[in-house]
Amino acid sequence: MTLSNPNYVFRALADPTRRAIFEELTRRGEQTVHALTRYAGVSQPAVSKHLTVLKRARLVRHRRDGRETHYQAQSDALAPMINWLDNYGAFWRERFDRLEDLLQRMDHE
Amino acid sequence: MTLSNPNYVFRALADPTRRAIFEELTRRGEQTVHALTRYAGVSQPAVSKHLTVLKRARLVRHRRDGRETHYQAQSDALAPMINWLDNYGAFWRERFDRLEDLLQRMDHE
DNA sequence: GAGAACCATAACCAAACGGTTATGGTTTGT
DNA sequence: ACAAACCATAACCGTTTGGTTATGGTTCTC
Repeated sequence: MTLSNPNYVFRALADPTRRAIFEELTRRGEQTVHALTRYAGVSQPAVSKHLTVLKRARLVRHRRDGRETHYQAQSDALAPMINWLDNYGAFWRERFDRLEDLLQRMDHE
Repeated sequence: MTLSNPNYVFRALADPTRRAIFEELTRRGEQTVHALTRYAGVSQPAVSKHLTVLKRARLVRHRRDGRETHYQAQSDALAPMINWLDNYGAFWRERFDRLEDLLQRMDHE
């Protein structure tokens, strides 16, 4: 897996419409530009441009099929952001604490 | 802990200079605007404006001391971003895989 | 008390951004 | 073969962004 420039990832996800598109692709899986346009509440060209930005960050992949273009989320492209977050202790500690809690509660059931 | 608007957090960290400032504050701890300016490679007003954006996202706090203003990173303000990332499986899977690897290697030593 | 240091804000500017409408190229359906 | 559907790109536009220099308010230092 080739990591994309972290800057592209951070910038791509800074816009709420783009995050919404990415979330939608993750939730409902692969979708055409048409379907995403209905969802996103902006014009089709706007969606196409957002998809270009997401593509640059490798957060989506596309597959042409006739006149349709199907896009799908590529969530492992979040790696640069996750790696960056790894520098911030609270992150891991919080997660492990929660995990520990969970395991304890499971023991006592 | 009051969570700040996720949008502010994402936008604040979308800029590389701002990320650098935040990283520097995390690494080296509390610092004055002056020190950050020497580090950041842009003018002092530019740094002040970046700090304002980081403040809006609650990623930094400041403390006045005479003519100096000391800023410090508030890394638990990353929570909104981390929560958002929690929706993306690859994240956890990757981490647990790595953890599993580590534990296995520890067993065999 | 004068001058220097530190910082925030104002005023300004070019470039990037997020949106629009217009257009044209493929592909599909009839 | 024509019309419609799907999508990307172009052209355009107002706003935001990230930087600058200029300025002024506090607070130190001498």
